[in-house]
Amino acid sequence: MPDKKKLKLLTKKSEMLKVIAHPMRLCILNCLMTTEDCNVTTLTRKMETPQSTISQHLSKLKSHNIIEGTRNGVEVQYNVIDDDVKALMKLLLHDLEESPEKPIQC
Amino acid sequence: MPDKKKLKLLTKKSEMLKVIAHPMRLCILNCLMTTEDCNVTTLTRKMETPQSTISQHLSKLKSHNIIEGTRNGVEVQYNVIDDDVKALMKLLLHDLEESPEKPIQC
DNA sequence: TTAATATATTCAAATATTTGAATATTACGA
DNA sequence: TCGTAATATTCAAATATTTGAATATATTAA
Repeated sequence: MPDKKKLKLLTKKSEMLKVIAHPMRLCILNCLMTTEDCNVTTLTRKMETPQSTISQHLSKLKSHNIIEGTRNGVEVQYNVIDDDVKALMKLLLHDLEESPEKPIQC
Repeated sequence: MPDKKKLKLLTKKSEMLKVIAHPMRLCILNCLMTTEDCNVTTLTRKMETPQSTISQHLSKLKSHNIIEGTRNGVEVQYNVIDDDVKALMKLLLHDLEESPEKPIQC
């Protein structure tokens, strides 16, 4: 594998890590992975954070193809679509897992 | 698990991710995990990067208890000691693995 | 079309990160 | 002790990130 390609891969992976390396974004990802029907309003309420802040974090995750939003009427439902991120979240936050009735809040 | 604790855990994990989320630091971690006797000079030569830059990245990794240095005379040998990081690197860079004779360069 | 709700974007200030040059420290052999 | 190689630290400039306020856009119901 030539060096250029290695550097490119390392850069790509480090960018992905940088994107998820934020407590609020980890929380969002965790919410998306552990609870059904997570839309912006749900997240805003759960995380007690201004809507614009949540939307900007979602936008960052989306622009890096880590999550995907599907509109359902007025609401947009987000899902994690990056397999690396999914695996990584399971690895990192296994001690955070909870029953569906008691969703994560932060 | 109370929210305060969750936030603390998310913050801790996100800080760890932020520390490793840099192409040079990923490269350093990969070198440390795949080649024997990696010291600062080796890394400086392999990565064709100023020594102070390498040292600063090592320092950041060390101050977050991700790596550990053991002095051997004038040289300092570094090793990855954080289990999360080890698992994460294996997950992320499995496609970068090489034979020991052909060490990573970037 | 208009109102209301949900979501996205823009902007600017505050804050944090990254980098290399210069310099300091540490260890050891002569 | 002195010189030298290896490593660490300090500093400042350039660059990037984060945040909330304000505003814009999109969807649907009336």
